Amino acid sequence: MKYSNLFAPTLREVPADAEVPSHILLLRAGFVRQLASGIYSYFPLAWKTLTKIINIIREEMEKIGAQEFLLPAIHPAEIWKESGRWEIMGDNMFRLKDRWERDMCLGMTHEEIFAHIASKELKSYKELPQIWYQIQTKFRDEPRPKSGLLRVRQFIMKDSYSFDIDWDGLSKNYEKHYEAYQRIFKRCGLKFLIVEAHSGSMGGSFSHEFMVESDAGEDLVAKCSNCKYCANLEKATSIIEEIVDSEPESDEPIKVHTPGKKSIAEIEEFLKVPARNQIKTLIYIVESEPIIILLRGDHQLNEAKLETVLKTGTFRPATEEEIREIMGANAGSLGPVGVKNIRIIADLALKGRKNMTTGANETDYHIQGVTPEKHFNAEYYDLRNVEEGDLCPKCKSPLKLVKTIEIGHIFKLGTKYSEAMGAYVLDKDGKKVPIVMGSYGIGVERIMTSAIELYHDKYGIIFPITIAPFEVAIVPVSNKDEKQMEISEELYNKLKNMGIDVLLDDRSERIGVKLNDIDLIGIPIKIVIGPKKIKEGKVEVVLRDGSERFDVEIEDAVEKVTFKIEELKKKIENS
RNA sequence: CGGGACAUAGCGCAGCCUGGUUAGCGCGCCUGCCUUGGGAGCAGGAAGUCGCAGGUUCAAAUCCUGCUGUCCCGACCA
Repeated sequence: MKYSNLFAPTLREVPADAEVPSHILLLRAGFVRQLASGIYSYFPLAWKTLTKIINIIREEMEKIGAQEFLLPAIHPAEIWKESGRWEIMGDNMFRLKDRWERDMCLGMTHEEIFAHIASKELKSYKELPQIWYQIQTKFRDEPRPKSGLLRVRQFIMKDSYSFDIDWDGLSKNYEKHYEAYQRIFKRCGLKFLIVEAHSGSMGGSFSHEFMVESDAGEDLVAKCSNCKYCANLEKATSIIEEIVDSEPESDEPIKVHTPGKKSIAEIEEFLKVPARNQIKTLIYIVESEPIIILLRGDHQLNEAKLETVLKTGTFRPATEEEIREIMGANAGSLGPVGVKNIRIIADLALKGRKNMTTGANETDYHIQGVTPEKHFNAEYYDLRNVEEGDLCPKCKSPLKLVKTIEIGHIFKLGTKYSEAMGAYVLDKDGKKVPIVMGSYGIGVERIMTSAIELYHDKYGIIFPITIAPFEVAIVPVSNKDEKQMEISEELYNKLKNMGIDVLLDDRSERIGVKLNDIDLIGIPIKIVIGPKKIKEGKVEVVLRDGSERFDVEIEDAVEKVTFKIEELKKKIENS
């Protein structure tokens, strides 16, 4: 490709709407433009990079025996009603009607459709296992698109689905994806974490996320400073320092007047009771029934864990009025003691504690000397958020919390969708059994975006060579100089004939403009063709990451550059 | 959905508070000259229904109301 023939509208200034580095650079480097909130047009450079990523994904999927499909992006409502997700997906689903007023939607994911196909086409265990995948556009009406391409409403996803006769088979296919995903992200040049994850509205029992550590990320991951333990905050557990409580002054709780003191912090100050010696009482409404949730005063409720415990995602904090009606006291004076006919669940950190302080269920009163399991009964579960500095559940070293971007997620679904969609096969004994499914997703744009977040400097993007829009840029100092252009063209043709993705910057721009654009775009290798070096019979080779800059004899240039490309690729393979 | 901010030429911004003739600046763009080792210089030029709709006023980019769009924080989110 010659630059004179390339549409890459680079910007000198930082667009006002962009904040995170990848968003700024994607706009500045002429990769993308926004059409509407969370909806982007991909210009040629972006599409070149995305295509390279897609090719890597495709190669690795083929290696595990996956077969590529392309399914519709527009779906009839019925199929989503069968699985129950027509309701569950709520406002996140783009919905429309056809000319006959039939409900339709844009595909957010394809468990339903693939399970539907399986239900129609798969008859026997002999046809299993299968891995089916596609690389296709997904639509999700996010409540808050943000950070450029990091959270969008339309994006490309590689989604695959495995179909097995039993859970053993599923485990094998899960493992295959686990390995393939590692190879994919590695080949794309990313540094990533694999974390235990919460499976949310996908259902299923078991999942891992592939995460890139980045300040632009939205997920928090608890990461052990010593061992390999790594889990999404939604799922992470930890060991906390044991607390030795003093004995209460009396057998029964003592009521104290706490006028106007509502928060944990206010009580801490007023009664001189540390937050860790208080019980935080939350009232939630679960499918219209109230529930009491108890946590240590300084702990935070983790709603993902709550969802797992409640086995439903339909819950919300009670309103102030509801609280008064249910508890007979204002929020801020609530407690579990004396409560009847309401389910009480408590975080494990409260188990075995004594002499604690909590609300008296009488506005402006608290009670002290409360001992769980003596003064109230509760079901105990892990309900709290892990905090920085908590101890690793595996090795007891301190945990760190890091922000991450989710680039891939793999799920063991089990039979949820096959049962809902009627995907059964006959087993060896001629018995009808539901197919055991897994589902596996990769956010294609997020690979590109994460790479930019990971690798950039004040000049622009520093792409890993495997996903850079071009591998090499040839930059003559002046396109008016015949000698320079002759050498440039020859190098260009030779490299191109070798199958190397090379860009010749033949524009009538000054050298500074050209180099700045090439750096902004993130091309890993530059060959600068200038009069000074030509006199010595040489050209200059510069690596974008700043690691190397050297001169080569003109006749050796092709060999040296191809060697360098291989070296850069190997470095990524072996990282 | 709650909170905050912004909307003036392709991009970045000033002007608005305190209303007043042809709405400015930098970059970019076009023409010519010149120049080419890290975003040159000179000369000339084009380009804006001031987000939209109402209202106040002799007069609105400027004041008021409503709407729309975009961004940020939070909630939410496979």
